[in-house]
Amino acid sequence: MKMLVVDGNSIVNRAFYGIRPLTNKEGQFTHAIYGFLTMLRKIENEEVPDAVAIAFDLKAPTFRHKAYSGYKATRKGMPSELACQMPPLKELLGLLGYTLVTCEGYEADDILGTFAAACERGGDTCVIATGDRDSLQLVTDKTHVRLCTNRGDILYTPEKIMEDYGVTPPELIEIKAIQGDTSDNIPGVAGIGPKGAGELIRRFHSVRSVYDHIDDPNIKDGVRKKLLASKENAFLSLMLGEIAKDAPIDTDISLYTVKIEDKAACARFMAKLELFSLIEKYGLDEADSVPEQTSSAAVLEVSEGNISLKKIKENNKVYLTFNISDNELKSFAVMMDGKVWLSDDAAAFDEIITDGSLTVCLRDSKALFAYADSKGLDAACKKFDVELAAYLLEPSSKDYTDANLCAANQIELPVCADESYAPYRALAVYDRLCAKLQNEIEANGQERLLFDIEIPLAKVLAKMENLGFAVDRQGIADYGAALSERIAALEAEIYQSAGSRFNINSPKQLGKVLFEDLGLPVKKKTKSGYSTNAEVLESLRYEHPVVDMVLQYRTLAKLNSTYCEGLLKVIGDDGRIHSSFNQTETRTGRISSTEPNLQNIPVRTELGREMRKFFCAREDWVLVDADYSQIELRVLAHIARDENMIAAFRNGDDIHAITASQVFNMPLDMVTPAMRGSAKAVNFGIVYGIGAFSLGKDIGVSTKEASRYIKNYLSHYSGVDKYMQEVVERAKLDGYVETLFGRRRYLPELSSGKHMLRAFGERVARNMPIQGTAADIIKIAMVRVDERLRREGLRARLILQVHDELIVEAPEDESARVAALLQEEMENAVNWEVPLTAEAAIGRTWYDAKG
DNA sequence: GGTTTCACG
DNA sequence: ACGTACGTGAAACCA
Repeated sequence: MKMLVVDGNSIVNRAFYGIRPLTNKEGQFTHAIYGFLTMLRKIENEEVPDAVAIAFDLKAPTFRHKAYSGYKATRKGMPSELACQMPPLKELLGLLGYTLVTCEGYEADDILGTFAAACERGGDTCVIATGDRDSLQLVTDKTHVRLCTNRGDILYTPEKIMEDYGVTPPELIEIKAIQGDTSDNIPGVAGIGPKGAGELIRRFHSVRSVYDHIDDPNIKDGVRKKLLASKENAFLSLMLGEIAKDAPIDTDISLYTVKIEDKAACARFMAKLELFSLIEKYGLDEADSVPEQTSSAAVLEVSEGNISLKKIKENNKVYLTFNISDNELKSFAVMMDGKVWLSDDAAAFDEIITDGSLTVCLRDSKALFAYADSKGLDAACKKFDVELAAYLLEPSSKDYTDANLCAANQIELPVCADESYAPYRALAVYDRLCAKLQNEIEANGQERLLFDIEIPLAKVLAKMENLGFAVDRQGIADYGAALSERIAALEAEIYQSAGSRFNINSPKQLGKVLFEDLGLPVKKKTKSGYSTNAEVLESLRYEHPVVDMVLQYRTLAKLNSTYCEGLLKVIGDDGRIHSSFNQTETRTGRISSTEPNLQNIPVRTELGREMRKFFCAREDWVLVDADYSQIELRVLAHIARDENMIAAFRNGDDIHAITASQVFNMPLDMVTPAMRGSAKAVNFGIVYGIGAFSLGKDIGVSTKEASRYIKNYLSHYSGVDKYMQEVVERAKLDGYVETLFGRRRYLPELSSGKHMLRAFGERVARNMPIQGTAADIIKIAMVRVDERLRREGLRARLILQVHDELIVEAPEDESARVAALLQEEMENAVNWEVPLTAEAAIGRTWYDAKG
């Protein structure tokens, strides 16, 4: 039999410090719980034990079996963010069928030791999972220690211990007795560290023997003196360092088999913690995750057939679920009087959604708008979209499905007898879900964001998706063929130059060739080996001719695979590309584009920019492209109320040049293009939350020099300086940051004990209100542009947004008017002291229409 | 499925 | 002492 014994406290610590903070809606931290279970599952999958025991320390004060009152006196209590996760973690482990073991007067270590000894006696094998090296002394042929580290797990056998330490496992106790351990309050021998202690034990094998041979000439005088001075402590430490094997616990392996008794209870508990991915990983049914049915357990009632439009209209409000695919209605359901009515009557559906006096509560407004658009209908009903509402309430979530939303909001789903009705279970409680979400939206002051920005935007996005972007299929194919030829030639040259054939697309193989076979200097490493990114290769260009070829190969291969091959795969039958615009994906409020991503079509290099010649308007139409100039800096000037920056924008100054004159402390006409470039980088850095190291690297100056620039910058733009400090302080108090329009982002990272994470949270706190407000603004502009095109009877339509850029496809004769309209709506989306400026251009292709 | 790289704002 | 700017998505490799 094989037993797994887990050092609970040690693993939960690893999880807590190794994973970025997570909370559920109630603010309960959950990352340590999540991390613990993830690690535990991984260990179990690899070890496949027959039984599992999880050992925990009892709460302090702990009186150890050894009579030494100072023991562990220095160990700090766990932070409250971790302590609050312990009770739910233990409860969940119990639900999952694990047996937790604690023992009065003994620590978790001693429990591990006791199990190991018991397994040894019973002829069983034992694996100890821990993050501490203390347990390594327990290793034998039958007891292995799985040391869990940030870089992966290491399995310790006696051989591995010998390899790493050069001693047997019991000798580790002897080493520790000499070197001491401050975190465990083991004094050791003052002045001798791990190196000295290791040497002594490798030679003499025990503390006893070291003192027996204290006059041995191999012991240096200085060391001998230290040994003699701390002799008493050395023997005391020996006793303290040894793990007990006699804790009074039940070690019968058969008591520790693992079986989940109540799957539903587990799922519910995980749902409460909002650890939905665990529900899936443990194979628990998502349907189990709704709160326990009360005695008055609601049963889903479903009626198929005709629904009463009259009754719906009397109610003025309807809760709706639909199944639309490829803009065709498959079925829909409405909820009335706690009962679900199923139908496939498209005429009735159309009547509901086009009724401007009805309020419809639904999920996925965009799909509804797309359906209406494709049918030439106006989906005029008022809408409350649970997905968009939930996104505004918590933009960091990954999943806004009905089941998840109900679970997270503690709303019980009715049971349903027929599986085919499962998609409608949530609809039966939509009244409660919508009311709850609407209340929260109101409490957050996010009504305008939801009803005037996101929901109207869904309509614009739906139309953009339906319409798509025309492309020149043959042009892309020809360009791809030309690239393929050059790629093949380069490939041959690379093999020639490197002297071997390998897969250039494999960073692993490329790294081996460059840094081992060719012996080029290693500049940077990644988790799994040598870094071969463009920055590294750029610095090696003059070291070997193959480097430059690899850089070129990468550029061409990327263009060919991602853009030529990738785009050809997604051209519709109408010769147009219909990207999906996701409205609930980003944590800042931007939209994202997928299948394909049309927001990262190359532009920065001439070769890549060629791609844009294949994005075109239909015959006799043109593209009108307008983009904001420095919208994020203008947003910063406004929200920081920085007078100098506001004045610069009001004057129409070149903001990067002005910044350069400030940062470098010289008159404007002395600013060189290089200085302007550096100042531009500083402006970017400020928006991103700034670090002197990265800024320095970006513009090629020392960290010290870069921090001087930042200091100069902030002393000139004192409003920005003040804002940057205040926004972080506010975020720490509130737990979130928000845009000018009330879009929020919660930042649990700010209460992390890890410096790196906290620093990340602080940068996000500085950046999100800027990036997010800019996103709000262009969304407003999109809604207004769409509305005006329609109102003015123009045929032109929006087809793409790229964060600060809008593209409209327009008939030739509308183009001038559309350009003016676009610019006007973009510039007037807000009316601030800081002017917003947008520039529009017209062309047959995207390449021609952009600047 | 995770990692690396690179395309965009 | 450590790693280093914000926000995305896709393709390729590899375990």
